[in-house]
Amino acid sequence: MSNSTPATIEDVARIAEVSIATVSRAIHMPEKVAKSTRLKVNQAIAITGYTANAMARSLRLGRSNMILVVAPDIGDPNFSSILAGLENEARAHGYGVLIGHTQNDAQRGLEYLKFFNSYQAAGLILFTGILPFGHQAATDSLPPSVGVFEPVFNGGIPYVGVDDVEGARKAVDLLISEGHRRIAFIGDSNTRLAYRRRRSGYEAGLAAAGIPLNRQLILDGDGTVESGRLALEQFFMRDDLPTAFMCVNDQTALGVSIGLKARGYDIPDHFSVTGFDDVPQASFMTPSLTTVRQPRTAIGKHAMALLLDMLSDRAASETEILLRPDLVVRNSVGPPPARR
Amino acid sequence: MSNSTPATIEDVARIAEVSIATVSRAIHMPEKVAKSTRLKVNQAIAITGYTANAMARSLRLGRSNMILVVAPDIGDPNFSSILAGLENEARAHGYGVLIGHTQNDAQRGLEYLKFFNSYQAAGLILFTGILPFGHQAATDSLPPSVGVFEPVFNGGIPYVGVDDVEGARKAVDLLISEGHRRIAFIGDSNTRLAYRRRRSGYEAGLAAAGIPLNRQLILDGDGTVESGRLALEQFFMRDDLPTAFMCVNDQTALGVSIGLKARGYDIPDHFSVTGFDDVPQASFMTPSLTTVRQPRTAIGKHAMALLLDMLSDRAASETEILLRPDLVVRNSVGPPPARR
DNA sequence: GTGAAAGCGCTAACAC
DNA sequence: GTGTTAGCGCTTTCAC
Repeated sequence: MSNSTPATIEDVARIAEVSIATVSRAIHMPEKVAKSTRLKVNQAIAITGYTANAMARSLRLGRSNMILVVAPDIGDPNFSSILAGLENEARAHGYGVLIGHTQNDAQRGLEYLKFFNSYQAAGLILFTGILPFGHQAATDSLPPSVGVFEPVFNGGIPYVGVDDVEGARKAVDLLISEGHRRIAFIGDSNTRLAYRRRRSGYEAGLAAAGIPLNRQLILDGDGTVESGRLALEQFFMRDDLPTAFMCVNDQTALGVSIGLKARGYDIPDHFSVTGFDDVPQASFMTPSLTTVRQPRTAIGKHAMALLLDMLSDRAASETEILLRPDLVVRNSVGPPPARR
Repeated sequence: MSNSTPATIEDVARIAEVSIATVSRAIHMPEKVAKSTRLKVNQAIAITGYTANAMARSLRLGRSNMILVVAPDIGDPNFSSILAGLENEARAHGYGVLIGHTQNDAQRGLEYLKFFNSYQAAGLILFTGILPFGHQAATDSLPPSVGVFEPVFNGGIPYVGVDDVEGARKAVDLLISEGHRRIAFIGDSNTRLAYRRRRSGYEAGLAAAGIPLNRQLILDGDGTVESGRLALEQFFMRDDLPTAFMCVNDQTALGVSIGLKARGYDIPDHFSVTGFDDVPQASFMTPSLTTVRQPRTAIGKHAMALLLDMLSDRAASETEILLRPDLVVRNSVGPPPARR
């Protein structure tokens, strides 16, 4: 069965007593082959355990069945589930998933382009807000690509992710409904589209409730735990506190929570905190974090499906697929303290 | 530069005014090519932006430069850093990393063998305690493979991981030095080699301190948060409590901590808890978890290096590389309460 | 409905 | 030191 060298199409042809062309046809265009022949071929395939050599096939076809997934940070808590979604969908269609890990190093961009070329990957999944290849690539013709999780900043690349605006909106709305009016937004950013959208949701919620926007309450952040902690410190230095911290993501919320606890405050008695993403760890924080869930596996699945669609150019499809975010209400939000 | 179709070796040859054989040689055995020729070739490569077509190369060579990483669960908090280590090392040697995700589904085993065959992957990294392929594969000849993170149960496959025995030993020793004598071990398992080893370390530590082994204190578990919670419940039902819970991994420790907190106990005032792995979340738990650190990136790096060594059969190398575990002392361990 | 044969891009004999 | 050529396994005309 599984000998030293895998069976080739010739082995199959010999056993089935047909030509290799017929074997190929029996596999890829069964309707063009006589039923009896097809049977013989299938038997021979079963006997030999034949699997087409993907290299030879790709070489001949001029395109491979591998998708390159480029991510700046494999360790991102959001990455793995999305990858799982991508991988499953790809596999189901006979594609393999190759991992490219840029480590947030712009330098490695070109290297990746080469890598991509050498493998003739059929397409690209970009798990990153910006194109990982040098500037020239932006204008240049890019292979079929789809962004996931975060819209791609510098290019008209189709994108699959959660509806950030709506998600953020749900979070502020909850806070407002609990009675908060001084709600901080932590994690503003000029370069990260997803964060900008979340801020839009925040502002929309405020506006809808007739709460005037207070710029003092909006602080920058890059989505790290540290950035949350830092932002919190700024508030305390200013001595101008909100009653709730709406954070751009769970990591930031974690940083804020840690800082708050370190100063002896209780969540949600003294301050309310919300996150975004619902990373696995959110439910285990103390208190467990109220946040917005990203349908990660679904995002991966849809993104890969979209890419695969593009490859078989069944129409260019949508340019942006926004999945519905769900608010996950846990224990980090409560009414504001009556008076401080 | 980057046209619609990538440059081939022929394009380079034409521009350099040499034959394609010379181009190939200039790339792979530069010393066999005249200096002046080499120069011309390199220039032509630069001009065309040529990158060898990996498919064609692999097809010709009969082996690919892709490594298949098989993992039961991409979401394992240990997975991403190990993957990063694997990926970097592979990339550095011109190999790509392909992800295979079994979802803990034994059924998918065969499917993976096929996948593997079709890609003619050069080797396998197994992030799983058991061979993912059907039983027959065990006896059958397997491609060059290396296990990471957890020794492979049913096959003499080289393994790179942390020294579980020593790691566990460090954890018990700490507990003992704090004065604990009734130390539970949570997460025993017959099928998971890593867990068995950790238990050995636990027993060795007890023995060294002259503490008799109490079987009642050893509970099974599969390393999930739930298993930790469950084990804890058993103790409370029996009303036969230890003063410290040494958990087989951080997830289990998390389950135990949650259970303890839910019952109103304080860690480490009432009970001490230790984990194993030092997953990212361990430092953010309340209290932060004392645990044993896995050098994950290093494990990935070494495993890939070992596999690559095997591929270029520079000797079969060691059969097991055990990295040194470090004890990370945080806040979940203290002396046992004087009397309960 | 089936077979013969060309050729995808590359490497490695083998000539010279 | 360099060129010619066979052939890796496959798909796809083009004949029949």
